[in-house]
Amino acid sequence: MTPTAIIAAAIRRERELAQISLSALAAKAGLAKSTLSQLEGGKGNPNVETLWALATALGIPFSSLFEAASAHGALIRAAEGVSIASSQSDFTAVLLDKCPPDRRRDLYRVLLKPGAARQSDAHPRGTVEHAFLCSGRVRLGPLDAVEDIGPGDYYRYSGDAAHIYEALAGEALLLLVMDSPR
Amino acid sequence: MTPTAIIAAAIRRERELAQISLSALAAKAGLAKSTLSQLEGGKGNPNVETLWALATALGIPFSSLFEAASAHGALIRAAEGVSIASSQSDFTAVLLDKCPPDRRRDLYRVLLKPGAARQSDAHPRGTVEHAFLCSGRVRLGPLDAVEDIGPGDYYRYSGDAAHIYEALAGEALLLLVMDSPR
DNA sequence: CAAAATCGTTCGTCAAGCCGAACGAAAGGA
DNA sequence: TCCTTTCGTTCGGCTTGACGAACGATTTTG
Repeated sequence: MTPTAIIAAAIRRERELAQISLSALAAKAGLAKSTLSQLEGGKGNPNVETLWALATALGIPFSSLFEAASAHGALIRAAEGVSIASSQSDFTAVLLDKCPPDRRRDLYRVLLKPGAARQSDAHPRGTVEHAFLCSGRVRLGPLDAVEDIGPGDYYRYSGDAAHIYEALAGEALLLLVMDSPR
Repeated sequence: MTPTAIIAAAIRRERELAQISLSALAAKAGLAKSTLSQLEGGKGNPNVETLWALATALGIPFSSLFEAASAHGALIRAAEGVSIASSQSDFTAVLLDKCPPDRRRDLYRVLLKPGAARQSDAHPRGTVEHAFLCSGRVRLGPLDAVEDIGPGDYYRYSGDAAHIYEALAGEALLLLVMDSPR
C-alpha cells in the first residue's frame, strides 16, 4: 500500500469520524479546499506542515494519519492461547497481544472487592482494555459483551464504550492494561 | 516544538543510531544529499514520499519519524503501589508503569514449571521486562538483582542483560510485558 | 418554487521542495 | 607531502504542491 493511499484513507476516515465536512475541515486547518480534496482523492503528496495542520484541526495525534485500520476484542482462557516454542519444556509463554507501533500502554493492578458492579464510562475513542485475572472471578466487559473470567484468563475488549467490572465471589486481583491511541 | 524540528531531530537520531553517513543514507533512500542535509538542519518541509523513502531506508516504522526523545527497575509488592483514587471503595487500581511514547509493549502469559532455573540471554539494548505474578512463587530478574516474588507482585527490570526465571514451588503463572525500544 | 447556502471538484498561477553540480574541509593511502 | 576519497553544505534549475477562483450539484430556506 502506497503512503499516499494510506494517508488519503486516514484523512477521510478521521474526518468522517469527526462528522465534519471537507470544506469545514479545510477552513479549520487553514488549508485550501482544493488541497484537501486532492489529498483525500489520493492525488497528493503533502508536506509536513500540511499534515500537521490537518492532525491539529482533527484533534488527533500526528501519527494517526499513517495507520490503516482498527482493532477488536479477544478472550483467551487460561488454558488457551498459542504457546511460544521453547527448548525448555518447563516454560510456556503465550503472546496475549502484540503492541502495534502507534499506541501507548499503561499497566494497572486492580483489586476488585465484591459488591455492586462498577460501571466505567467510555474512554477516548480507540481505547482498548486488556484484563489479566490473577485471582478470584470477575464479570467484566462492554455492556453488550460481558464475560465471566477466572484466574489466568485474559480478556481484551473495546474501552471506548461504557463497560463494567464486577467481582463475583470474594476479592479479585487483575492486571489491567489501558491501551490507548497516541 | 515545531513538526519540522521534531522530524529533523528524529532523522538525525535514527541515522546516527544506524551508524550511517548522510551521503550514504541519501543514496540508499534515493534522495539528493542536499535534501537530506536541509532536512536535518531543520530547514525543510518534506513531503510524504520523501519521508517514506527515509523511513524505508532506515528500516524503521514510518511513525518513528514523528517522535521526540527517549528505564530502570521497580519492585512493587502485592500490598504496595499508589492506588488510583476512586469514588467507589470496592475498587483499587495501582498504576504499575506508564508507557513512554517511544516504546512498544508486547504482553505474554508465562507458565513456569518447577525445575532448573531458565536462563534468558540479553535482549536488545533498552529492553525492559515487566513481570506480574498471578500464582505460585518465582525467583527472577537480572543475575545481579534476582528477586523472589509472590502472587500479585510486580517486578520490572532491565532485560538487556542475562536474566533468569525460576518457579520455586509448583507451577507459577505470570504476565510478562516485554517492553522494547522502537 | 426559486433564492441562497453549502457541498466537493477542477483549473491556472505562484511559491517551495527536490535535484544535480560545485564547493571547502577532513580523513586515508601511496 | 600530495593525491584521492568521503564528508556535509551551499547554489541555480526545474518540477510540483498549495492556493484562490470558478464550476455544477445538492440541500436548505423563505
